[in-house]
Amino acid sequence: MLMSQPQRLTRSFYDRPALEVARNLLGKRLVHIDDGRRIAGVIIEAEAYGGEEDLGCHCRVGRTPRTLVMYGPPGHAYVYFTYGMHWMLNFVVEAPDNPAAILIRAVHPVEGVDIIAERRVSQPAVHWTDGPGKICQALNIDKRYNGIDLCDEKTPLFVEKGEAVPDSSVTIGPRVGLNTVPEPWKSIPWRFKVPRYEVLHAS
DNA sequence: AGCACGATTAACT
DNA sequence: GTTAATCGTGCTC
Repeated sequence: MLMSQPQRLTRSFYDRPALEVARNLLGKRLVHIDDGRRIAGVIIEAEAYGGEEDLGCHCRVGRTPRTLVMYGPPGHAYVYFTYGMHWMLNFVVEAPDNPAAILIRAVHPVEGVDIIAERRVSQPAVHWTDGPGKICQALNIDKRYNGIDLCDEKTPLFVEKGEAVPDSSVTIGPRVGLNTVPEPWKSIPWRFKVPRYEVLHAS
């Protein structure tokens, strides 16, 4: 019997320019082994942040306790808290001392859907994981995972290989929510999205 | 110690 | 379209 190939993405995937990683995360599978249960979704929206010159990035203030993980090696999680109630999941990319990260903004649920439904009760299925805070609620991701290594086979949070998404299915535009950020950072097209993924993949 | 604000969400009118 | 919820972070005093 053939051994199954490892599916977890390795460090070299994250050790590339932020825009390249953000684009190539589309179609990959975000997985959380949550209390032994696989909760997973296909990544369908991601945004790149990086460089102290990027005034939309938290690292614009330099090294602080919060931003330090972005100055570390690629392939680690950067999880932060905002608006007093929401967790945001990012992946650190590029070389150490070159602060950059990818915000995961939306996924399409594929595993543990019953558990996702419980955690997103009172919301319709189309809104279960269509925002960065919603993903962390649905997949039960919080500060426990800030700084963890996504490439270590022992960690319960990681990204797996998936089906490639063609350029014809991808839209590129400005990042969301940077209302008070000056130009050009407010409008720079560092957001990558697969519109209508669930329609394209309807069975 | 106090302050203003935020890579959002859900529930409003 | 508007707005409340709610608190960690980084800055000023």
